[in-house]
Amino acid sequence: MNQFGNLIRAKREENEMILRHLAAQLDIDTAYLSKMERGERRAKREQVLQLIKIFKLDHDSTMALWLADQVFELVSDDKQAVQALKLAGNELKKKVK
Amino acid sequence: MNQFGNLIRAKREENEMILRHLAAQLDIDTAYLSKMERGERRAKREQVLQLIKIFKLDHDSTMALWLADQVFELVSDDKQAVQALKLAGNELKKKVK
DNA sequence: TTTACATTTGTCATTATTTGTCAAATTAAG
DNA sequence: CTTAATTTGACAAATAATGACAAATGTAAA
Repeated sequence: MNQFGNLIRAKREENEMILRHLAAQLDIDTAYLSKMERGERRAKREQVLQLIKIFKLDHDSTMALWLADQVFELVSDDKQAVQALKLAGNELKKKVK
Repeated sequence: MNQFGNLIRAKREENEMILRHLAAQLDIDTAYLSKMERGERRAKREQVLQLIKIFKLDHDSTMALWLADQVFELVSDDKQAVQALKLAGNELKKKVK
């Protein structure tokens, strides 16, 4: 879980940035970024886009990671989680048709 | 989309109930139930349980349907929807281990 | 068409959740 | 020890969801 936050933290450390500096770039509080990285708070779509730019991440796979975290959070407490994902996937297929 | 609402509407009509009566059983507004059936409003978990009892539905598959609607709503606007479901599914597998 | 009832729609206030800030506490490095 | 980085918890502001209500629309019988 919290794959997106983990990625951001990894990238930030890789670039030897401190929370305060990255937070400034995103125009948010240091504490908030800390929480985002640890999955205690959710990043907004706009912030995800900023982070993709800053760290030159792959747009699609990063967005997918971020979305996946939200899906996981939504279903993970439910016994029917797996089945629900399956059903939702089926609906998606119908949509494109 | 809105598989849960469709199911409830189908079951209600099958039993020849009017919105007002079913709404009364659920202790909610008629207009609200109408919206629920058409997917404009989300049913609460507790209401889902009530509906399962009232119509003698299968617990697991009905809950899954209800959850799936929420998942679908969360991801359906995104290009990365399919990939996100896949990733979330992978995370779920890790969880049980 | 008129009546009577079922359903839908739109609006609005209330409530709940999310977002973000701040100060204080904790952790880590020098 | 001292300093800077990070985390934590409490809180306010912003945003979204919930639910009630009245009005509008649909439907079917008389």
